Amino acid sequence: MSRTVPLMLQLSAADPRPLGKQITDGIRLQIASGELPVGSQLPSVRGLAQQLTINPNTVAKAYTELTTEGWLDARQGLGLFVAEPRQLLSDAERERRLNMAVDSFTAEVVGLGYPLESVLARLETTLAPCLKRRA
Amino acid sequence: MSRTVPLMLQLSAADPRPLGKQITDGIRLQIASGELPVGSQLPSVRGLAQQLTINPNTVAKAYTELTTEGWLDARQGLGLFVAEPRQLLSDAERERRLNMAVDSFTAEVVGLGYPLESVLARLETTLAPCLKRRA
DNA sequence: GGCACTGTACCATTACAAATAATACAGCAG
DNA sequence: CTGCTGTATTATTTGTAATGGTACAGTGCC
Repeated sequence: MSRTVPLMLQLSAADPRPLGKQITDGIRLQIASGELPVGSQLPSVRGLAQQLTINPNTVAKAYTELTTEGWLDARQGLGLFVAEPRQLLSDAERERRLNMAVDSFTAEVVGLGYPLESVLARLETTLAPCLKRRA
Repeated sequence: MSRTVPLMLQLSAADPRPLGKQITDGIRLQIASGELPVGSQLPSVRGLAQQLTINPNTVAKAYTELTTEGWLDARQGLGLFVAEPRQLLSDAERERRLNMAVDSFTAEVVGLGYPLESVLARLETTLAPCLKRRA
């Protein structure tokens, strides 16, 4: 069990997102898409920090958040593992997050001049492969 | 010409976005949806600052950004006016922004447990009224 | 011209979040 | 015990957002 996957993940200084968010978003996406199978072990806090040449504390915070969201199981002394699919957020919180994401996306995309169908099609292409896994 | 619209806009401390972004996003949305017609005049820098009880510099920066993006025409001594639809961004830049918005949205929504159709439907409902105006 | 309004440009200060740095502690395997 | 794991704490640095204050330039009106 618990194959240790190398975890392909690279940070970009051009990316406006802070390092911690780049990490959580990246790993969350890989888990949701199935690229990181359930039970597989992630690099250690210090290991990933060295791999990305960033501070271990930044990695630890990202891992903690993913654990809180239910994506990872952390076992002290052993490591971090991809958790079974589950949903730790309340319905209200899930609804709130969806609304915020929709509003934010709308604000970004409005004024780029793309027709509605084009935007929806693009979104579907990107989103579909990431929703294979059920919470 | 240039009816002076009162500009319904309220800031929220609960909103994680900084004040400047709340302003630019809000106005951009109202222009794109046609709620603010072309040629209408916006509140002055100091006027809107007083209305929102924030610093004039914050409003000025937001207005400057909207002017740079082509949403507003600023005429010194006169005021700020909703500009004719136009596109100041290069195709590459528009493409880049769309991709970033799609990726960001995907990262937010993945793991909330909503089915694809549900997400797309919700997005269409919010997005459609805001794309009436062609750039 | 004088005045009151407009947008614009600085600069200094405060507030806050992100990231770094350095420790320290607790659990597991050999 | 030794060396790895996650976790927690504190202090420091950095960058951005927002504020406060001042100054300058263009426009319309009296």
